Amino acid sequence: MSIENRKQTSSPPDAPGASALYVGSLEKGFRVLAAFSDDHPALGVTEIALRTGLDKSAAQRFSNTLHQLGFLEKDAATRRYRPGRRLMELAYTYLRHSVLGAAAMPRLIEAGSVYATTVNLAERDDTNMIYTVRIPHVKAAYSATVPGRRVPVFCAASGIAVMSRLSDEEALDIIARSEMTKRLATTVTDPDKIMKAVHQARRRGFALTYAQQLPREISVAAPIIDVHGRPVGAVQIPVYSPAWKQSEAAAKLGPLAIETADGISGALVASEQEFQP
Amino acid sequence: MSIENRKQTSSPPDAPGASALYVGSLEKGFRVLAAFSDDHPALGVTEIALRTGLDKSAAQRFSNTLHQLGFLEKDAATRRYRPGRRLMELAYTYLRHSVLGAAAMPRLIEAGSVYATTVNLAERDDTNMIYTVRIPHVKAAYSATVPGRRVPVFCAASGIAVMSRLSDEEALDIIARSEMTKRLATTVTDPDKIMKAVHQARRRGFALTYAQQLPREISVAAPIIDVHGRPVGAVQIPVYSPAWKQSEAAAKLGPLAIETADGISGALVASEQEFQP
DNA sequence: TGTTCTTGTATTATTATTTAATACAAAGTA
DNA sequence: TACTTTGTATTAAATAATAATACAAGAACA
Repeated sequence: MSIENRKQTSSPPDAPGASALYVGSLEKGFRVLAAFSDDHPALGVTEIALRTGLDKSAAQRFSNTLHQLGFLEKDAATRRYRPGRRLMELAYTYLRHSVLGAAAMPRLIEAGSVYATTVNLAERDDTNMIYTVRIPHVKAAYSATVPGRRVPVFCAASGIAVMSRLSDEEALDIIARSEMTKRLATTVTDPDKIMKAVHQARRRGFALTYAQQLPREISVAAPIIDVHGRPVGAVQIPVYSPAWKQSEAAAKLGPLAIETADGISGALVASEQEFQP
Repeated sequence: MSIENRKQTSSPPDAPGASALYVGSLEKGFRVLAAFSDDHPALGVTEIALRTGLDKSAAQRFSNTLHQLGFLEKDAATRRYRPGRRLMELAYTYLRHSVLGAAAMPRLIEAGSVYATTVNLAERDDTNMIYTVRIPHVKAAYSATVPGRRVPVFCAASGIAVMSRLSDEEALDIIARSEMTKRLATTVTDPDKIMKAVHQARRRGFALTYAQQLPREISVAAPIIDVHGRPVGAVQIPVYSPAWKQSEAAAKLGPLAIETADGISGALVASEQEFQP
């Protein structure tokens, strides 16, 4: 009967929280937002339900709530939802008081003007790097100019740069916990090869990768070190073949990335020490 | 007795949703995030409770959940929460598929290089303008370089520019529904004066304001028009006195802003029409 | 250095809020 | 026009969120 196929009492073994201090509804709300991040500009209730694993009712309620709050927009004609402008506010919430962002911003701007290249700040978030500040200089693929993008540590120059300042154990741990999916055919997923790149970066002071995220992309990155000596992120400079050669990028952008990253590291230490002089 | 002061059954008259399709917990979660946006880099549970109007238990549960999800970081020593890097992902969710963003990006970059100025894209969200794309060029106050910042329509050049392409009724309605708080002593809050600026902008094609958000800031903005002829946002260029004079800004940046905005409007129409040719 | 605040953490009945099912309406297709 | 699909609204049932409270651990103070 209809009683039979109600919700199963056993909640998924132990998902994120599961404790009494964990509000599942909140997670579900964010799952709905995450449904849009793949490659879907607009979704209807049914599609949201499919993508999030929520049932139709839940998808309906969460979409509606998110809409009321302004985080989703609703197309009156198609009745499909799209991410709302108000999501940008949340980025502001983070960046506004970011000491790293504040330390990096002027230096990134300056660095970008040297060779008229885009310059990015990438911060590590466990096994991912998140681009938090982007200073676009040349016309690149739009999605490559958008802040908030996440890429796995193991296949990003910025990630290699960060790992080069961690112990080998820590680096291997990150790699082990990463999902080794290739974004391109040329993406390196062999742990040995990744560690080789890490070691090379450790020697040179910067990392250089080719065609890991985008075709023909040469990515140069140098690590940023915080007060405790930990690598928290990287200055990353992307350029493209054939306008640039790898050797040229290494010779010019490597030192520039290092200089910029070191400047940021210094400013970071200085601003942290303001509080306990 | 202890039963007495339980939660009052009557929910706040009618807050945002109140319907059965409204998930209150989700709103509370976002309220916690919003508590950080004022001017508070780090907050403890008690402070969060105070700022959000939630009781201590709720503040505890929502903070904890947000922490588990990675949207709040927790300082192990002080046990206070700070906004987490993962918030940036939500900005990506919005920007990734923004046709406006994609249309604007290359043109903003180009515009910034003309006079080596910062150039911003501001989008209207009801009574506020939200800076969604920022291309910083000169070293400005850090917070002025951060995307996601909201300012009221009535006291922003970008807002005046948008209102200049709305009917007077619509403009007055926005003004009427706005909280007229002065950010600076020089901020204009008199509706008549605001409408005068709107009318001037309507004639000139761009808006120019002085010292509305930041001291000595000259802000020039031109409206962006979508397929339906509605102003959805503005190209905004900020410069500072005494390096720039208002007359010079009007003469040089006005036309630049208009040209850029028109280019974006055109691209916007073109990319929207791809779908129904 | 001991004592009193204040603030964070953990626990537990109670019940209100979310849920899942279902029915209805409205677009989109054939 | 009939049929399918997708969005919206409603409701009983019960899970999951709540508010109160007790405990622990720092911070402030004497």
